Amino acid sequence: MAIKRPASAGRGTGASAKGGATDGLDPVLGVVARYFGVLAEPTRLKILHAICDDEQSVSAIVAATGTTQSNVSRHLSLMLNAGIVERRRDGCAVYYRIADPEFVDICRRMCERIASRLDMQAPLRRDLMGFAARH
Amino acid sequence: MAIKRPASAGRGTGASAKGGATDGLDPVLGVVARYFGVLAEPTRLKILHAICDDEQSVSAIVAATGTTQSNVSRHLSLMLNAGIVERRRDGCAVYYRIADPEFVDICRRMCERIASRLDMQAPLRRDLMGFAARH
DNA sequence: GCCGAGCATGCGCATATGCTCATATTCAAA
DNA sequence: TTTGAATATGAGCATATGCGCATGCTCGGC
Repeated sequence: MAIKRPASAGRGTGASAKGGATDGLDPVLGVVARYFGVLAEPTRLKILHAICDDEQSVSAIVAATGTTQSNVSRHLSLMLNAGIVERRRDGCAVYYRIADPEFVDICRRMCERIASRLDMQAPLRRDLMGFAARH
Repeated sequence: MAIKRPASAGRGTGASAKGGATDGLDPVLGVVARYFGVLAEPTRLKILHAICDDEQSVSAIVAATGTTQSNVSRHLSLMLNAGIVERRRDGCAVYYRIADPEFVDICRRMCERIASRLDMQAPLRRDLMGFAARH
């Protein structure tokens, strides 16, 4: 993914789509797509899930997600760059927290929407609704 | 991406995360991630943008997006499978439309959120807000 | 039945992305 | 300062994914 820090994002003058209304749409969609891309990884969602109530240290997140510390740090850096999480240092531990609840809310809505499209008795549906309700 | 048609999604018994509360979270996050993945492509967002007002034929979408017909068809198939768009055949033309406005709304909210994080004078911000307002 | 327009799909390539291993860096305690 | 714990990062690998090309399929008109 790799999202440039918010502030600008290089509005290239190229690629304005042969046919469509040539507003500055392409760069916009590119940025939006990259943000969706950040949410398009199970591990990252798991990390967000782990820190969406309170901030957590990296090691706590590692324990919660069951993946490598290396991996967790990488995903956290990426989300930090995207401005989705924030960082706080305490001693030699580093705590991460959600930077913007809206992103969690978008996840919640996505869950609800997917759940509503599943068969009522599908087991996944229950899990999705439970997940959505918790956030 | 490739999302299984809604109805079930194979709730594997494996991989329950070493540490965390072992609810059926992993399959849930996997599914949610895949849906976000569908929205994580500029071309697909462009297609959604093209059909979010009225249904459009494939060739119209090709013209609007400025990409290959092959490419458009592929993305449309993917989104059809994900249940994000719907298909209607009229003669030898095929029309696609948004299946669930909620997905467009999620895009809109993402746009707004990203725009709000950009500097007020960043040109991208204007485009994002404009894009969000139109949906 | 034949043909052309419109759409879908198999194949191969180039790139992007996530994961793991090993190592560097940062901080606190001794 | 030295040491060890906690976190971050570089390198390499395996896979996933988007794109273009060529081809197959479907439908209406002739």
